[in-house]
Amino acid sequence: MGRTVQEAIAVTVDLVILTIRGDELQVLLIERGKEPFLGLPALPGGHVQPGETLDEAARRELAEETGLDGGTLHLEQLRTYGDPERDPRGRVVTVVYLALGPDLPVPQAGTDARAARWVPVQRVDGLAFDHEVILQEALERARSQLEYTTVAAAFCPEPFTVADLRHVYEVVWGVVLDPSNFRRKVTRAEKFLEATGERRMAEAGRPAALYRRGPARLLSPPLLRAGGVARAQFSTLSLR
Amino acid sequence: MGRTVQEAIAVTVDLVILTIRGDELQVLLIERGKEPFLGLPALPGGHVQPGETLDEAARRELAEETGLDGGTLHLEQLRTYGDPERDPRGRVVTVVYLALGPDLPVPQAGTDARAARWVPVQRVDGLAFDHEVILQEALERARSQLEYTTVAAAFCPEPFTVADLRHVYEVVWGVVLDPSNFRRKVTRAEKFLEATGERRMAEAGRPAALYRRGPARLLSPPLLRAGGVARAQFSTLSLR
DNA sequence: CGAATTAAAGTCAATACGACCTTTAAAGGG
DNA sequence: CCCTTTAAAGGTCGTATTGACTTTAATTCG
Repeated sequence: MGRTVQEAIAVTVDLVILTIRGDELQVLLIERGKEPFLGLPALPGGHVQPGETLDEAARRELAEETGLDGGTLHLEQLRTYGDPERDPRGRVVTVVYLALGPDLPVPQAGTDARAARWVPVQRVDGLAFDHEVILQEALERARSQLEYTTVAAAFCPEPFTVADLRHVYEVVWGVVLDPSNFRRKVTRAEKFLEATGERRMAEAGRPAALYRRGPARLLSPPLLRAGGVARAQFSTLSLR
Repeated sequence: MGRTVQEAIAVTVDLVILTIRGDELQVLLIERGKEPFLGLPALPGGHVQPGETLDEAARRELAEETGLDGGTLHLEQLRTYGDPERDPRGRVVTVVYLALGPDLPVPQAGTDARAARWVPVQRVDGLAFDHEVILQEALERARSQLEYTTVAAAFCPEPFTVADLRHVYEVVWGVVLDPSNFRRKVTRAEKFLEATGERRMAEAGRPAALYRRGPARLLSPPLLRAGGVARAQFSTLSLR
């Protein structure tokens, strides 16, 4: 209430940029070029500039770190972290964005000099600040988003096949899905996929139909992982 | 990138405090006691103080505005708003929290002098700043949370009946639900409700069993409103 | 007691889902 | 050219879940 003197608080945006490379979910990390945490990996980010919205700040940082202008990427606010101890230099409140995109060109160390690189999320360790906690929450958010929304398609360069899309679910959730049942679900979901009429021939097998992202943003009915997770764990175990 | 001078940014927390009073979803609004927007209704909130986390700031503001110390309330971060134009006095980034609670005692104008009052969300109009947009997003979040989580129980003073809980869904979603099917869903959901063994006798009818909130936070399988919404709209229309 | 009222439980057909099988359309090898 | 391999696409079937509806239970009131 009322007249307490306000301390100076710095506001930053940080980005959790996820993509699928090969058979792994990977996150874009930079290496810190100064103290604190010099040399440690960290999430890309930076200060919010005067006159720009938070979304604009996130897009600008994205462009600076990856060289992409973000039109292709799905970008959404995750959560804001403001523990007074989170940055030893002083009070820094950071608004974290989650970005999902198709396998991107290896980043050119961005506009600034920090080396950026993709790291499989399984192998991430020893991040600066509270970034490890942030990454975990981002991963949980991404996994949960696949259930109720159509964002999985954001990981696929267009046009893509149903198998490509299924691969996204399998990698992000770490499960194996039944191709037939998966197809039934996603092709019946209203406005999730738009058939292009084209087909893609792989090295072997019947050519797969190609799709574009449809206008739907919510996936109904949702594609729940609960049962599937348990099943996949069981069958994996039973293989030993 | 790099050495741009940082502007001073003020960081606040604002609260969307929702409860159910009578048959309406209501939100706690204060009346602004100073410019800008003097006299207009607004969401309660205030500056983040040195040394406190954002969650602590939200709990403190909640206590100041409602006199409640938040133990009973469900409190979660909604989203952060930082449009440079959102406050005419300067750059203010606000972290918005969503609080859900049972019908609270009418607030005593809090610790500070601003008059606080409950307003049915249907009748909210002309809020200060960007609070109208914030409220809409909070409502959508609350509605969606009822599908996938057990927060609906946060609206019910314990102990409560299945009918009390159903009433929450009906008011928040604005639909009419089948009592029998609703009961089947919520009583079968693991750890959602804990029977107290007691019963409550109303003015008429068979006494209802009383429950406490169970430990589950996620509701699986979810309680989807999609079909129900459509059905209820049709039957409402057909009544005219 | 009997009507009214609300809770709670049950019925049943339609649907959705997981597991599994069959058919289709390509490539490649003999 | 046929046969095998591969993966897509489509179908089957038993079970679980859902929505609409009915029946039974427990209480108050007149």
